[in-house]
Amino acid sequence: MPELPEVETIRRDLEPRVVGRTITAFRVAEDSGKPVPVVKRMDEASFREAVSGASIRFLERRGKYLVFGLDSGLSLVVHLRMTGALLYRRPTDPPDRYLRAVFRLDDGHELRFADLRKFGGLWLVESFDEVTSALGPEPLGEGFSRELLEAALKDRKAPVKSIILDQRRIAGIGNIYADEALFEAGIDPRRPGGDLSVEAMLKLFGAIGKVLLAGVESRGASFRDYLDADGNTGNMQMYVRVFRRTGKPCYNCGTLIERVKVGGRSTHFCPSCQR
DNA sequence: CGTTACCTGAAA
DNA sequence: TTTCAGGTAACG
Repeated sequence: MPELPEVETIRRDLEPRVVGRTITAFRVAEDSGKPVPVVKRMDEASFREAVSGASIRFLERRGKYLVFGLDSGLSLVVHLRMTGALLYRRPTDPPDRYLRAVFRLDDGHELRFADLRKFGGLWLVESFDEVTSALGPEPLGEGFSRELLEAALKDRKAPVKSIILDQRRIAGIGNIYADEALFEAGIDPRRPGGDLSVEAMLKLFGAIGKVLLAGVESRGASFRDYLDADGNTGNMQMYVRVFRRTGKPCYNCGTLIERVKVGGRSTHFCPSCQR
């Protein structure tokens, strides 16, 4: 569910609360008697052993991943996939549905990992790039440029939307912000990347930054499941221009927003404004 | 490259 | 009953 703005919102909220804290315990929830396979690439007992007693030195984001840097030198990496949430709670707070794992902290709080669809995961690795090495540059960082976007699109026949969704090209764009950026840039999501003019690519470059920043400022988009670290919804769903607005009039021209499949993903666009 | 699988629940 | 879902890995 969460894309770059949603994950960044969680990171910003959690950072001042967890940096300097020590993880005192870890447990995996049981689902009809069986532990949920939320810990990746490592058995659960080793994971519990290694995180227990570790202090959190920093909390960073890479694409849609959260990275907790531990004083042991290890990195705890979290991906929320479609329906994951990382909730900052007290043990006495009401239970959260779909709880998969809990980290207890030395100040009495706990971090609860809840995930309806069980796609999310936790990794404990020597270096976080063991998990994130295939990711492209951060679209809001120094490493992303107009030239880099042009290189990603040049000579490609894949739809431009599929290219900007490819995490190996740019890290952090998901279905909401891809549709919103393409609307902002006035580009039909189905157009082959290689067909875009230099001008269109420049527009898209600006639009990606604009919609991601708007998402962060709005604390993310809650269309269905997304909740921040306090269990609250974001606000970006109130400001989207095309995403899930199928059959509603375009705010620019009044033409009805259409939905098509692009690269297997639902895609929303204005057939008149986007060419 | 596009399609399918992973999993659960809400909406059509 | 069927379709759809803020993602990605593994297919062919």
